[in-house]
This record gives sequence, C-alpha cells and structure tokens, in this order.
Amino acid sequence: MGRAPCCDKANVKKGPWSPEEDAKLKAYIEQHGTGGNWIALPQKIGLKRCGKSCRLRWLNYLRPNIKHGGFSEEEDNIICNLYISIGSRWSIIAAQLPGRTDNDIKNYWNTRLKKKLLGKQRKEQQARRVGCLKQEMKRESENLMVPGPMNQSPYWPELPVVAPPVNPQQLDYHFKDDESFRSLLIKLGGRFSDDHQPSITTTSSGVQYPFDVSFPQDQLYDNTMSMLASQASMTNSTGSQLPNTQFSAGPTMSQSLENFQVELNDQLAYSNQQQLDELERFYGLNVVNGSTGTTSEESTSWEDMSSFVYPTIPSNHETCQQSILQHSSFEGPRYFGHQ
DNA sequence: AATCAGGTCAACCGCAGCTAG
DNA sequence: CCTAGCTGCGGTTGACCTGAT
Repeated sequence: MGRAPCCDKANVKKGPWSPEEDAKLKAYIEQHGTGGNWIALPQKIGLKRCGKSCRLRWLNYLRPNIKHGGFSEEEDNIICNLYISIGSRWSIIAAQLPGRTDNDIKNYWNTRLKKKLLGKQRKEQQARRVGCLKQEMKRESENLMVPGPMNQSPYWPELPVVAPPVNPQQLDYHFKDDESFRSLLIKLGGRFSDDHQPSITTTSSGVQYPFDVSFPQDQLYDNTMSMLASQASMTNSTGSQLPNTQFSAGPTMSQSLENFQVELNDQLAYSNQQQLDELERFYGLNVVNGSTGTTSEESTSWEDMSSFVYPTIPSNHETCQQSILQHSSFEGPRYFGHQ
C-alpha cells in the first residue's frame, strides 16, 4: 500500500506557471507567509497547483534576491570544490552561494561545469600521455631489448590529476576556525591526541596524525553526512524558507571540511610518500563513500570527479606513473587549471 | 527554409526524514 | 511507540531554444 498522494492529481495543473499564477502566489506569500503548510496554500489562494509545486516555484523563482545564470568564476570554484568534497548535496552547496538555488546549481553543474571540468581533465591527461609516451619511446630506443609497459597492454590508463579536494584559499568565507574543526572531529567520534592524550596518534604504517583517526570508516562517513544534514536543517528549520541562507552561526560544515583539508595539507607538506598514501586513504573515506545512493550516471560522474582527488595507479605502468607523479604531484595545489 | 541534434532549464516525481498526534 | 502527513532533497523529464547541416 503506497502513500496517499499529496494532492488530487486530476484537479491539479502541471507545467509552466503563468504570470497570473506567479503573481497570486507571490502576493500571498509576501503578505501572509507560507503559513507553514504548503499543501493547504494553493487552496487558500485559489491556485490549481500542488503544494509542492507552489513551494518549488517560490523557492526557485519567486523568492526575493534570487540570482539566475551568470555564475562567476569564484562560484564555479566553490561549486566544484564542494562537489568534490561532499558530492551532489545541492542544497548544502546552494547554502554557500547566496541567491542561488539548489536546482540552479544542479542544472549548472550537469549542463556546464561537469563538462568544463572533464574537458580540462582530459586535456591535462592527454598532455601527460604525450609526455609519457615520448619518455617511453626514448627509453625504448635506448634499450630495444626490454619491452616497456606500453607493449603489455593496449589500454593506456587514465592518468590522475592530483589535487587536494578543496582549495582552502578559494573558500574564503569559511573554515578558519581550528576549534570548530576539532569539535567536528570529536562529534564524529574522533579524538585529538592533545586532548588529554599523551602523544600524537600513530597508525600501523607509522604515519602520525594530530588526532585519533581510529574510528571506523563507515561511521566517519555516516556521522559526517548526518552532521552536514543537521547543519543544513538547522539553517532551514526556522519555518521561513531560506535554503540559500549561508550557515548563520558557529562552525559550518564547510568550515569543518576546510579545516580538515587545511590540516591535511599541513600534513602533506612534511609527509613522505608513505605518509601521503596513508593520508589519502584516510581522507578518502568521506569522498569515496559519498557516492552511495546515486544513479549509475551519477556514479560515473562522481568517479570522474574523484579522479581529480584520488590517483588511481595501475600496477603495470608504474614506471611511467612514477615519472608522472614526480612531475605532477605535490608540486603545489592543482585546481582544475587554476594554478 | 527545413530539419536535426544538442544544450538548457523549469518543473515533476518519488523517496527519506522529521514531527505532531 | 506507531502512523500519517508534510517538507526537503536529488534525480529525471520534457519543452523550448539555438546552432549546424
């Protein structure tokens, strides 16, 4: 037995809104508010529309201070960075961009940004492949007796664009508060080693963290997501529909994330390769697991995006990859061509 | 000028979570 | 505790637009 429909579908108009409908809805909400009940609202004002449709129309189009189109470079960066960090949580991303709606951002991502980024990624990959091929050919010409890895596989692997998940400098209006990040990690079940702990946490492979990273991977992700959800709902649960309001007070999800990344970047600065691997594995929990519950197409795009973050190093091209990594990794941040 | 393909975006759908009764 | 109703969210659809052939 399914749920009862939210409205009588036979008596509800669908499709584009007329200017008259817009005017009715806007006038009513500006005068009376939504009354906390979208389902009842269309009947009150004599609109043959579903309550959900009214809500959507108001939030995405009629609400004051809505911006349409004309995304700036800075907004692009924020969207990309957040998408890579948290995936397709459009409402959360929209909350960081005043005047933008989740629907707008989602459309913008799906129609333009994704292609823009993938285009850049492919260009970089192609450039690297050419460089790698040249190197390989040179090596083979020097030693004709030793077959190179290229000969062993007709498939040339996707080469990673190594990039930190988020550029802290670009997210200039959040994530500056160390304490907030600490409290986030604590809420997530982590533990700072200097919180009455004798020493820095050391993992099995010897890498050291300033906090305890021993919580289970699934728990970390689940907790992170519920934290994000609760932060978002705190912002939106006031009864006034303000999905695009920036998180108003206290440490934001984004702040926590960025502090997290700042922390990781600091780690990266002095880590050796082993430590880097460990950090990436650790930090990868949030992002990789973030692809759950998406469609296959979404998963594909997520994988595409994830390749900006996580180098996948096919084993049979190690030589070439090493040279690539030497030249491309950790020379400094690489953000979608904004270097 | 007609047709087609691809892009864009507003709107719909269905699910999950929350909450009041 | 359970259930029904509501809200919010993310994925998808389809109408419209635009540029290429």
